[in-house]
Amino acid sequence: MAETAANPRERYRNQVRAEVKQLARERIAADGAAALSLNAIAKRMGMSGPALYRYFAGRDELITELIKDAYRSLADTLRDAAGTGADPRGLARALRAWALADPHRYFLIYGTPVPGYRAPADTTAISDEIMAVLLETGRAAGSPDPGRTAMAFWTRLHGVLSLELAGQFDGMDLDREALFEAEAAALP
Amino acid sequence: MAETAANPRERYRNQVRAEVKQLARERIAADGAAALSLNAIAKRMGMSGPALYRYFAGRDELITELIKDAYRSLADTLRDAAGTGADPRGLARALRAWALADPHRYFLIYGTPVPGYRAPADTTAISDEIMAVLLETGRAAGSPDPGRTAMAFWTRLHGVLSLELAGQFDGMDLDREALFEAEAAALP
DNA sequence: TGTACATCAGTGAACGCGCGTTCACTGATGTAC
DNA sequence: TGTACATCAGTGAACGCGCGTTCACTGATGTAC
Repeated sequence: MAETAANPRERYRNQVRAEVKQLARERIAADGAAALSLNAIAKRMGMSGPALYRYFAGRDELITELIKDAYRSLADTLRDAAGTGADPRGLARALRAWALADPHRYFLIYGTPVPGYRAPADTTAISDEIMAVLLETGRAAGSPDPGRTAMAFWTRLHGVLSLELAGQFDGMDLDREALFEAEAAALP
Repeated sequence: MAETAANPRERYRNQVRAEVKQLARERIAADGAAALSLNAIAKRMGMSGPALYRYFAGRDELITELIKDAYRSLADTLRDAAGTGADPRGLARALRAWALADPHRYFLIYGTPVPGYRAPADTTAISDEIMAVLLETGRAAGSPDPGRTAMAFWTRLHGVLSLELAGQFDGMDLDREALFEAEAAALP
């Protein structure tokens, strides 16, 4: 969020961009990423559709921005947790809290690929960063094989979390937090 | 596939329904479930759009059919594997083969929920059936806690598989099959 | 401090698109006598 | 075996919708002298 606005115009620009993204997040939370529409967002801001083209090159650029923001936010969350000396279980809790706070943001990163949409290259760097945090945390916790710990962290916790967020546990008599904790505790 | 057609008309009806579903699967494989369109399918069959309303009440019914078929197919696959005496690792291999054969079919069941779409009640019965097979297989393999084994089977293998199918491993130097096998071998 | 000019936000009309769905109708197919 | 009738598949026109995006234009805002 490096938005040190030089001139007032740029400051305003950044404000509007932020507002558009906020409304986009809300719309995605309501109807999913596939249903995201520039026109609908404009209408909700009391503007005409074409106005948004001053702020985003098009629909795809907006989605790309949201994905990058989500990645950035997750990476920061995990790095912060690691910074306070958390072990893998602590990181796992941070991950779950982040995901529950906004399930659609989680699916924006790890969900079913959006048809016809190609993820930007920038995200690769951030996902590498996330991997590095997992590796370092595994190493610090004395794991005999930090690489395996990191991969298991990723795949197993994504497994429980994504099923929970998708509502697959919905009619089941099941303690979701306990299930997640059990998986976090069983990491190699 | 109980399609013992009484009269010729019903036989024809079933054929057309099957063809529509086949084309729908192809379109989903190409562009994802959100992009499924009755008109597009009709065009590809050389018919007008409204014609399909003789066979399906609407778009939602078609999607529902596809989801039920997918569930049915997965349940049969796992039950067949269990029937040949497979242990959880064997079941895991059957699951992966089934998912790799048609990734979008897998996401139809376990992917990000389709916006505004509610899964039909029938699927609950089939997912219970799948759970029962997992439980029984865990029990037969001498698991001390079959319930935990079944849940770990579901969540962990979904974790690796869905990330693989979504292309999250794409730029990584990684043996996917070995990773999956390691998870299957580590089941409690 | 005041004016002239460049910059930029936002509008409204327009284009072409594809969607789901309803409806009145034609023509072929199967059925009953 | 032949005819009369009911059933059903498929058509084409139509409705209303919202989408992404381009374009020429107006009016406000900031900047340079």
